[in-house]
Amino acid sequence: MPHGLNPAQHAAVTTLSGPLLVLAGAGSGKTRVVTYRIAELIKNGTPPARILAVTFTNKAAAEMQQRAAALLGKGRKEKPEISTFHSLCVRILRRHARVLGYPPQFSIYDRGDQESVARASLREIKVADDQLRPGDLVNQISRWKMQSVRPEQAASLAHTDKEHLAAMAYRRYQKSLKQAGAVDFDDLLLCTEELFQHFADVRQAEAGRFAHLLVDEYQDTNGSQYRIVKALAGGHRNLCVVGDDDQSIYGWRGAEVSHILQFKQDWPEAKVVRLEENYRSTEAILTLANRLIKYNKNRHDKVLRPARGGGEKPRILQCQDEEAEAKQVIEDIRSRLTDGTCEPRDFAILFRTNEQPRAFESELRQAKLPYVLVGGMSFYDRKEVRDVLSYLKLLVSPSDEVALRRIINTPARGIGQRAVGALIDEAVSKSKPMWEILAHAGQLPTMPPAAAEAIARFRHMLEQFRQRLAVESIVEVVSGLISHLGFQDEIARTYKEPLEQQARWAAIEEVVNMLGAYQKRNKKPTLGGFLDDIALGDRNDEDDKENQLKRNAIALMTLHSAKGLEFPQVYLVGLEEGLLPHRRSVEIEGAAIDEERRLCYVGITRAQDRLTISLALSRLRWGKSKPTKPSRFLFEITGQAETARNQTPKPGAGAPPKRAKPPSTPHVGTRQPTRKPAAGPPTTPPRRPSRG
DNA sequence: TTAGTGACACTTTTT
DNA sequence: GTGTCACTAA
Repeated sequence: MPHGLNPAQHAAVTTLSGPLLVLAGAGSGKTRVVTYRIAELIKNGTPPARILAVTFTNKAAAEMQQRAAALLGKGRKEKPEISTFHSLCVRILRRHARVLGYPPQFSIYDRGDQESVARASLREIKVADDQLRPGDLVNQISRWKMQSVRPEQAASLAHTDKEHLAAMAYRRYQKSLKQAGAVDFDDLLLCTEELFQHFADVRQAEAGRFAHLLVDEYQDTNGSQYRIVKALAGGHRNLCVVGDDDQSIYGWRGAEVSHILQFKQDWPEAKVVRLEENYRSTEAILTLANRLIKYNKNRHDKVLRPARGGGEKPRILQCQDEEAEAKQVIEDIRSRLTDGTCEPRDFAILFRTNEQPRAFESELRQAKLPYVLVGGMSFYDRKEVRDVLSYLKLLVSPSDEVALRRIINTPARGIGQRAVGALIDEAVSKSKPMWEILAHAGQLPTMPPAAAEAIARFRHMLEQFRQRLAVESIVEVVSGLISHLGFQDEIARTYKEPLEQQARWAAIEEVVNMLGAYQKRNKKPTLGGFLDDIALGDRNDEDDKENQLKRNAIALMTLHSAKGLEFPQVYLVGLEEGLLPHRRSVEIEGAAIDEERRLCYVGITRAQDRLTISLALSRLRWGKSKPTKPSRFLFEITGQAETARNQTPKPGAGAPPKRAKPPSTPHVGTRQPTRKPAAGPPTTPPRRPSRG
């Protein structure tokens, strides 16, 4: 038995053929089991390239790759294929895009691109922002796609006014995407599913590449993913899925826990292994976690058994406002660091929403502590980065309309609103991609002559660079393009602050650096490949690893990004009603709250040695301080839920009648940093830590 | 007609 | 803090 696995883990590692369901609780050594299993398969003669492991996030994939490589030794040429669902689908679709009517170099639209298309679609059908916001439309479309609802079917499923509008917009949206030769993230799955469904030969070819399939975080699979897994594993039936229904936190993306609960029905001969021993957290932390998750009704009743007894009792920090919260948390970390028992990388600050880290970041900067903000895609959301990337997208895929519209006049080159309007009108009426209209823009009656010339120059310029791509290296072409466009001057002109200029130009240079790194590590680098990696967040290059994982820094991330990770010292911040649980879930009630509870559970179970929970008594919203209510989860984990229920008046279906409050008293008088609040949970005194 | 400035509202979670 | 809209100067 390898390396001291317990009997359940051993069974999971050595059951090598046929379907296998591993119900793995938090901290039960799941990742270890999975990598050992891959090693075991190879030891038993399976060629590594015949093994496919699918994960949900890039982080999980990267970690699994790393662990597998460490276990198998470096010298191996052949590696098991370990990737996320989405990158797997991209690779499949790039091979077969034509049969679905897409160009092989199709663009992948991210959230920002999706919203652009959504905005344009809504404008076309004359829907105002206050009737249906582009962001909400994107969410609704995503929900439909997760349920494999086609644009034509959406109308019949719509109930509310908003849904009807969304159904109309969905048609336009999908038409625009198709015309732009682009797919969104949901399409990646949907198209793969469709491909397998309609083209049996393709399915067989793709499924036949692998003899073993492994799916991590199976509780998070949505309908499409579920069917793709079935299609891939249906032949050999060597399917191992690993998951935990208590950690299902992607219901809002169409994930269905039923997939993991019904596994035995789909694969009747399946073996089931339960990993219920928790090696990660101390007993004190697990007690809290178990107490919380019990409040969820629809779940497999199970209790994680702690392997590490005792432990420091989790503390609850109650702070005046978000600034005080950040200050106290950082001060706590700082004192831990100076006494020499911990390193920065031992700490994680976990939060619900992406607006929360701001206060913590500024405190960390002031304290001069190293930190990494994980996941906040901020770099790729920078205006200049998106601009540069749009040029690259347009070089690869001329039909990419979102990219074209973004940069047709950036930097300004005399193609104004009127000119663009004329192009769009022509494109719509001829239903041709806008790129094709550019060629004869001068002949359009409503086209201003000056703009027509600018368009001709613009088109010619891009054609030139596209041709250079065939003979020169991608870094050369892109550097040439950036200097030709005069981005540096443009930045100097538009931003006054020298520091800001530097930062913005540095971002553009960083894109070129990343391109260089990509070119270096790939045998046949292409611009399209680079863009795929970026779109999928699949940048597992050395640079990134060194910057992010190896660097000894405090980690800041959302609860969603924290899944699958562990840290000795965890700070779970912002436990307030409206934040965790989030107000959008509070409005829906029911299942949404259960998911928030699981989210909280995931946060708690990330902690190995020490857990600190914090909340602010007031929080800035729209620049004004507003009082907050402690999260219901706090009452639940401290065993005060019943008391709380009696104390909080329940004013029917979600009416916040607190309008009467004068907006003039934002400062709260008394300080009571670590004392029990009127209706709040108690602060628990620290106990002597005892290591397992 | 286009470029530049200022006011405005918007902020769940992710591939 | 950022993208969009409306307004003004060229």
